[in-house]
Amino acid sequence: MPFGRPRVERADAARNRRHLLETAREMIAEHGTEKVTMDALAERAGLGKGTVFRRFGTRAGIFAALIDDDERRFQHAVLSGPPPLGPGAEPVQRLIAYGRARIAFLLDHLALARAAMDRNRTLPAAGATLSQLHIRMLLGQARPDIGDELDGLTLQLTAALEGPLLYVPAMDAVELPVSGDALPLAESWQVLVEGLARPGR
Amino acid sequence: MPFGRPRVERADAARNRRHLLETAREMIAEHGTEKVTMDALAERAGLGKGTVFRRFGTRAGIFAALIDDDERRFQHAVLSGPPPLGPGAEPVQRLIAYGRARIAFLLDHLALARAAMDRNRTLPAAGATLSQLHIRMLLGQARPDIGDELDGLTLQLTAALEGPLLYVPAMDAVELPVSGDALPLAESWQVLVEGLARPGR
DNA sequence: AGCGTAAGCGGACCGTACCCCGCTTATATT
DNA sequence: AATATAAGCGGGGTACGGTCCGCTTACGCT
Repeated sequence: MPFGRPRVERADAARNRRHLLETAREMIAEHGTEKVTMDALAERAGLGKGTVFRRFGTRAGIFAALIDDDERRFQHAVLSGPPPLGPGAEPVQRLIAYGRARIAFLLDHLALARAAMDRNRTLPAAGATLSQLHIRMLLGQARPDIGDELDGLTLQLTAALEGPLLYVPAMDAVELPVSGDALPLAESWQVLVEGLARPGR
Repeated sequence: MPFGRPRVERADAARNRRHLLETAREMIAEHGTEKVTMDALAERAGLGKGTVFRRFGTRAGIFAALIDDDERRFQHAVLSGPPPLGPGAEPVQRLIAYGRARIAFLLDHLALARAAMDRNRTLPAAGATLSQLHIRMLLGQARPDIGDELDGLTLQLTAALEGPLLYVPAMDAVELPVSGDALPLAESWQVLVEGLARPGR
C-alpha cells in the first residue's frame, strides 16, 4: 500500500460501529446513560470489550459519537443556513441567534452532552470547540476594536453559553420552561451579548 | 442523647481528618494530584481505606476539602475585607474586583480545583455556589431593573468566571502571563461586566 | 483464486473508586 | 468506675474504565 492513501474504514469495522451506536441508543432509552458501561455495551452488542474501546477511545467517546450526528446538522445550519443563524445577518444578531440555537440544541441533548464529559475532555468533543471558533469570529466582527481581550472574552462567552447547562446541576430548575422561544437562558444571553456589542468607556 | 444536639465531631475523627489532609498535601507536593489514590493515601496515613472514604465521601472530596481551607480566607476577604473587594464600593467595582480576585484564587489552586471535580460534582464544592450568590447580589444591586434575567445572567456570569480555568484545557495557553495584575482573563471579565452594567436598548 | 499485510477483534488483566459490615473506641451518663 | 450507645474504623469485596497482545479477517494486489 503506497503511503498517503486515506485508508478507509474497513467494512466490518463500520458495521460494528453502527451496531454499537444503535445498541447504546437502546440502552440509554431503556435505562439512561448511567447504565451504559463498557462491559454491558460490549456484551449486549455481542462484541468484545476491546472493540468498544478501540472504536470510541473512552466511555465519554460513546456519547460524543452519538451527539456528533446531530451536531453535524447543527453546524450546517450555522455555516450555510438562512440568517440570522447562518451568514448574512449582522454579527451581533448572529451571535444572539447562535446562542439561542445552541442552548436549544444542548437542551435537546442534555443527558448525552453531560455524559460526554470526563476528567480529560471536560468540554464535550467537537461541538464546544466549534462554538468557540464561531463566537470568536462573530465577536471579532462586531467589535473590531476589542483587540487583546478577544481571546479572553471568547473563552468567557463560550463558558457562559455552554457552562450553565453542562456544569451546574442546579440548572434543572431554570431549564424547565422550554416553551418555544422563551428560554430564560437565551434571553439573558441576549442581554449579555448586547452589553458587549456597545463600545465601552 | 437528646435530639437536636449538634453532635460534634469526635476527637479521634478530627485528628484523623487533619492527619489525612496533611498527608494528602504532602503527596500532592511530591507527586501531584494524580498519584493521590484512596489506597495510597490511606496506607501512607496509616489508616484504613474505609476511613478515608467516610471522611471525604469521594476522591474529589479530598481535594475539595483541601481547597475549603483557603476558600474560607478568601470568603472572609470578600465579605468583610477592605473595598473594592469587600463591602463599601460600588456594585460594579466590586464585581470587577471579585472577578479579578477569584481568577487569581483559581489560578493559585488550579490543580486542586480541577482534581476536585468528578462526574457528579461538576463544580468544585462550596466555592462556586458562593461565587454564584455573590455575583447575583452584586448584579442585582448594579442593575435593579434587570428583573427576570437576573437568574440566567447570574449563571452565565458564574460560568464565564470559573469556566475558562476549570473546563477548558486549552486555557493553559492564556493563563501564562501571571505577572501581577495583568491577567488577561481579568481584563476581559471587566469588559464583560462593564457591558452589563450600562442599561441596555 | 491465492497471498501478504495491516486493521480489526476479543477477552484476560490491572488499577482504582467506592461499598459494606462486623469490630473497636470515645464519650455521656450514672 | 462501669455501662450503654452511637460514631468511628478497617480492610476485604465489587464493578468499572482502560490496557495489552496474540489471533483473525477483510481487502488490495498479482
